Amino acid sequence: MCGRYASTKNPALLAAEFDAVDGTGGEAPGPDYNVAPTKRVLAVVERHPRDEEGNADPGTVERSVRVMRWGLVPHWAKDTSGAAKMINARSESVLAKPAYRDSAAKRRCLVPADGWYEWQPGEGRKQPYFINPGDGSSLAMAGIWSVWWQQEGDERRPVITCAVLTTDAIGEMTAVHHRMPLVLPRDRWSAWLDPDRPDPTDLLAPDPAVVAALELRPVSMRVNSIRNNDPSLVDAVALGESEKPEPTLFELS
DNA sequence: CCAGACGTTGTT
DNA sequence: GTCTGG
DNA sequence: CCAGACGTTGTT
DNA sequence: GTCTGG
Repeated sequence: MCGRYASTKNPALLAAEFDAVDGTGGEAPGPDYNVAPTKRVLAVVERHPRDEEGNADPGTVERSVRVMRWGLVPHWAKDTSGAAKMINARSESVLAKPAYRDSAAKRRCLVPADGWYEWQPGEGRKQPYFINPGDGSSLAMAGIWSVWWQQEGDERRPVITCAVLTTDAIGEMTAVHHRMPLVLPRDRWSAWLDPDRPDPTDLLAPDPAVVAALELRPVSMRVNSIRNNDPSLVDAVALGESEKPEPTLFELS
């Protein structure tokens, strides 16, 4: 699954990597080695540009990097208090769940990450791992987003929120956990972001090639506390024999 | 009809 | 907003 | 995801 | 044990 990740690239770098424009307006959060639920994050969306009256132009699309808050708040929510419970959406059910289906059909995004953290349950304390692409590229987690209107006196301010899709862990990832974020290979980015494709069913399966290209390493327990936030959080640490990943631990029988 | 939910993970 | 449960 | 709080009265 | 906050 995905409840914590690292995102340290600035919007300009991400815009280049995702063939998008920087739509953050200088409001982007800085480098973050310990992104946690409800924090501000960067995401990539593709939308039909709107004119001054708010009408979308169906003939063109623009891909941009945006600032969102992690934890989806549906437009009908009374307040934002449920956001922390909605940081993930199961890919198996996202199209059917009332809280997610509109977003899954019409408002998909990519959530770029340097890598994500996973806590391996076991004897004693859980061991955190960092999982990232071996080549330094960003991974693109499949996401959905929503707009919630915050009333401030007479003003209504949009709050953009998002959730990351999860799927069954496959390959090497099963050694650490039985769920993982849905990471999309580059050749599925456009289809995932396509605002005119209401049914993304074909894109919801985990991709073995993407997973095979991931690196996985145990990291310091310091990542547990979000007060810690520095580059060393993603550094490998040595493990005792008894704490090594157990490949069969989560194999389904 | 109205009221209440609307989510995921992990653990037992 | 929309569906489910009573 | 993990960490940290979890409470009231009265007095300053 | 369970909820909230980040």
